[in-house]
Amino acid sequence: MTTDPAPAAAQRRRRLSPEQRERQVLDAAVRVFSRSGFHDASMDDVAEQAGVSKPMVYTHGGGSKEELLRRCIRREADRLLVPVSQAAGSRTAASLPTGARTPAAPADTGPDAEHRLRHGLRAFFATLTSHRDGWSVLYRQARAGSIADEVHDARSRIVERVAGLLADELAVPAGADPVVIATPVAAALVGAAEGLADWSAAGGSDDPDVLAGLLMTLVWPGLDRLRG
Amino acid sequence: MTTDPAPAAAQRRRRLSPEQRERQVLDAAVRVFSRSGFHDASMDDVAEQAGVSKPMVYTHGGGSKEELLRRCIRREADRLLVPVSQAAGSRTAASLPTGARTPAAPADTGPDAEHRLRHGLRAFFATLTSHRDGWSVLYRQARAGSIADEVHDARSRIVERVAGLLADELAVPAGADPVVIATPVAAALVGAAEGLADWSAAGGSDDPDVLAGLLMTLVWPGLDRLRG
Amino acid sequence: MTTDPAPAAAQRRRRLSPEQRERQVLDAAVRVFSRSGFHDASMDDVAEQAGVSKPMVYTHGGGSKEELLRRCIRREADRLLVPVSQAAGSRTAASLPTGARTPAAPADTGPDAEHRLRHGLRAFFATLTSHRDGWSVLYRQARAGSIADEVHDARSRIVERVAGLLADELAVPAGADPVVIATPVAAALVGAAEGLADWSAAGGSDDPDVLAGLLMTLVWPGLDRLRG
Amino acid sequence: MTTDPAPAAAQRRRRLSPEQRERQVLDAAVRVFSRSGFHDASMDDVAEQAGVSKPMVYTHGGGSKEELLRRCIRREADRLLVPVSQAAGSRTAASLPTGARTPAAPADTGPDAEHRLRHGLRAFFATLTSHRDGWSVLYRQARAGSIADEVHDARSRIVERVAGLLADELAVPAGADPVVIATPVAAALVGAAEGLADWSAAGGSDDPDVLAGLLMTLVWPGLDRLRG
DNA sequence: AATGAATGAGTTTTCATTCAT
DNA sequence: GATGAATGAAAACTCATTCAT
Repeated sequence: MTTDPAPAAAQRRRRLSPEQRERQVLDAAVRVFSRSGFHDASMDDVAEQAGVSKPMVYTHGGGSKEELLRRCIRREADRLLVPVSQAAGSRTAASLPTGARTPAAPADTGPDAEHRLRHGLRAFFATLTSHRDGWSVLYRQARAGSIADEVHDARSRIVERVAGLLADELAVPAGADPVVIATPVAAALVGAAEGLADWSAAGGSDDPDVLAGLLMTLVWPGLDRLRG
Repeated sequence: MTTDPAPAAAQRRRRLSPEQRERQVLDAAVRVFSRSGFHDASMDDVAEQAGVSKPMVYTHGGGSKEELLRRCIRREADRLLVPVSQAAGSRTAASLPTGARTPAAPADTGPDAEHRLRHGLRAFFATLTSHRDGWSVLYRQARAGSIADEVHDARSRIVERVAGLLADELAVPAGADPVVIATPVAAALVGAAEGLADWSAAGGSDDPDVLAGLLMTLVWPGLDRLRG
Repeated sequence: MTTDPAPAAAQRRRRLSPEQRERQVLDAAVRVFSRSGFHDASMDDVAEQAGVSKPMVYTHGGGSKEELLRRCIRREADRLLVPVSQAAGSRTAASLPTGARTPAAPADTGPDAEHRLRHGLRAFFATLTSHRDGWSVLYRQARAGSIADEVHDARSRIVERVAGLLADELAVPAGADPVVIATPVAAALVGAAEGLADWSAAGGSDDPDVLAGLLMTLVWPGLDRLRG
Repeated sequence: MTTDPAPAAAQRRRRLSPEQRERQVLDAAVRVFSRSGFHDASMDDVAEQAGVSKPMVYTHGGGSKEELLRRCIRREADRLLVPVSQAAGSRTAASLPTGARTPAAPADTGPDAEHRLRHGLRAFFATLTSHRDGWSVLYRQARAGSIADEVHDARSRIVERVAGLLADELAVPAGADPVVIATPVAAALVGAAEGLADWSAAGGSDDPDVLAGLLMTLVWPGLDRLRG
């Protein structure tokens, strides 16, 4: 019966190459981890999602749950790095199509740099929105569940409050709800603050004046322009 | 013996008011959760950290581990909201000292708004850096452990890469390492992108063009000014 | 009442005599134990049912949960013994009131003995049905809950099967459902078998022939008469 | 070593079929439950008794302690039902050997019916005495422990008292202790009363007159015959 | 005498992980 | 190579019991 004469049936669980298996397992793991979070996800879940048995997950997933997550994180982080790197490489390539670049012009010609940044961000966001699961594994423990909701709500409250403050300042088209317009700006602002807090925790300055100054330098000109 | 002259010693196993106990338990929980993450932290750990027995943690912590975390999240989020709210209220109060404000002047006079934002951010960062544990519970599942490290590393790589790109553009004082200077800017930038991604996932637009456009509007003027 | 100057207020939680307290606690315990079973009932439940604090339950209930149950069992068993004892005493008392008993007459005069037994059984059942909680504590661990239900169902199946067999034999009034009539007889029969099994386990014979013979001797004449 | 010549030793941790495992687990559970009662028995106890690990008990025992007990109850109740059912089927089969049965004779011919009942009871008791554990799970929560003893004692007192009453009435061979002879009869009588009380609680009449009447109808003729 | 507060000890249940086939 | 079966270890949660007031 192992020598099943019916090939279709025999191939139902065909032997895959190690690379294919690993990809299969990692894909399943990213999915499961992003839905349930690392701890609430069980190796059984991963195995089922991958359509293989649990020992397979161990064989092709690094041998332990932690290592499996580690590999997921690495792979997804690399994925997010691609657009950034391309933006880097594009300095001469991708941005050139726009027009004839004079070699004489310095690398940081105004419009060129702006285009490059915009282009890079666009690619970054495109990757993000098309790989929500992977992003989730990197930036959130779980996207669902009562705890994830609670965290999300808490953060939302902060963003909303900031949006409320900004709304009073921004110039909005007549008829538009200023809060609605201010919300993404607030989300970006709060996110930037979190990013700086991470930097601070990782060894950067922890002087509130310095941190606030840095953030102001980055965003104030833009915000100022958004005001009437 | 009841009139013990050394109250501190006598009170080793003292009966506390429910409010005190709840604070004691929440403080311990925030600490433990921020170090080990929700799942790796055990109720025993929380009890030990609080210096009470496990049933106390259940009695004063909401009756379940999830509810305990929920209360931590709420309390810490409220703490972070304080500086933001004060920034709001300060429009007339805190910012007035700056000078004589003519009632005729609009509320969003340029320098005033800038000062207010800077002031709010400063307070926000001050709270953040002085309550790292609370911030951690809200924004990171764990600050330590091999997984937290892996996530941190993955993010760092992204920030570093972005910093590398920015470094080529920024004007830095002679002798300074441009990458070092660009790093916090990159951290803020990446954080802002994450914030927008959250907004996108929560119902905002998921068009990369829109997202990139929003972020550019916010940060490009500032970045442009940072360039020579 | 203990010379309290403010009787009404003081009596809200008045100090009861130890005997009253004990009765209060035992009453509550019997109730709680009969509803939830010994283990599923908590001392908190007993305290709440009794309207006192938990330490009171310990003070007046014997000092431990087991001892409390033991006291419940004893009290309720004594209660069930009363009708039996009265039946015994009634040989000369309750059944004789009619007239002077001649010493010559044997104690086991036919109709007299029958009346006495019927009288005793009636009193026994009267006590049983009016003290279901107490009976429950003695004969069932719990009267409710999914497990009690399961046990009850299992027993019912046996009784029903026996009733089915008996129904084929009994003579019933025209139009009556023989199974309905046979059911209480079956219940008594199965109960008698259980009683003998208990006796057997407690040291009586365990020869099935002997056990069956004993039961046949007791019930066959009656059953035979119930057949046409 | 895979070709171990001593299979018994080699199979110490053998893989069993699910059916075998389930039986193994249920057997152990019935045993443990019958000794310690449901609540005092721990899943560890069951696992140890079965010689397997606790997860096995969960895998093959229904997934929860309650479900495990439920399965025990069902299995043991089915076991007890077998002799009853056989008694039913034996109407023509098992009782035939006795003699030449004329088809013309009605199914409920006196001696035949009596033989059938006796036969059924004998089988019932045989099952009971050879499966004390199973019977215990069904009819007693625990067979040992201080509480089980207390309940047993309380019931015994009632049976003894009844036996004392009966002893005065029964005709016994010279030299025999009437109480000893009356005890199993009393046990059956009290058991029958309990059975009727169950029937009463399950929806039957709760009129003591009716209950006493039913029981008298069943047992009085037999008792009467036991008297001189 | 009476109680609210506190705890030690134990139990059910779940998984990551590994053999034997 | 692949799997079903099996387990060791841990963690949430409860409760009988006892102080300190």
